[in-house]
Amino acid sequence: MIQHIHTQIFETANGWVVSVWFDKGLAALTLPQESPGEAIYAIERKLSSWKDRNAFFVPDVPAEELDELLLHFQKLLLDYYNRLPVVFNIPVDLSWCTPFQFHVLNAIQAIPYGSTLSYRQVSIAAGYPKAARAVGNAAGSNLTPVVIPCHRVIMHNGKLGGFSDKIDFKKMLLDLESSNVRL
DNA sequence: GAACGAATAGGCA
DNA sequence: TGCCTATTCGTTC
Repeated sequence: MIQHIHTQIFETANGWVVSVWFDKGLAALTLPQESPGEAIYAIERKLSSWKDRNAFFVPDVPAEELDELLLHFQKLLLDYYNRLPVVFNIPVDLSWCTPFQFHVLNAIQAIPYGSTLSYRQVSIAAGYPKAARAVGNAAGSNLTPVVIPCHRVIMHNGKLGGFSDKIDFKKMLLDLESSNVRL
């Protein structure tokens, strides 16, 4: 049962993003969109797949009512898109996912900024050594891209693999992270 | 119970 | 490299 819903919409260096928060933490996040309207459309698409939670709406919350956590997150995300090596130490609501998805997403969240893992390596880290393909499915169900860095999971041969929202986003995020990492 | 992927490994040209 | 096939596995319908 959802008791509180908060939403944020703001502009980053790469475009407009919307985040949705439930009591347990960040529930969904969009990738940067060209306009506020497109960002809202993107978040609605994500939330429409939230089948366990049918009746809910997305209210607008004035900026002054956002609590510290939301402001903290906004700063982190702005820094991230300004190419700073950000660690998203915020609570994420994963109550929607299956045990397998939970383990996989946790393994992915542990991947450091600027580095990558293969789907197979993630499957091993999550405790399911042969489930590389299923890892792809779980990654695709992730509602909080960037915070749970599913873009850091690529194919074992170095190719990018797939991505829910256009593969261009995956490439863009990896480029963004690699651009400030010293070798 | 069958079909579907954001996969992988091995084989062959 | 590139393409093909068999194998694998959680999720969804």
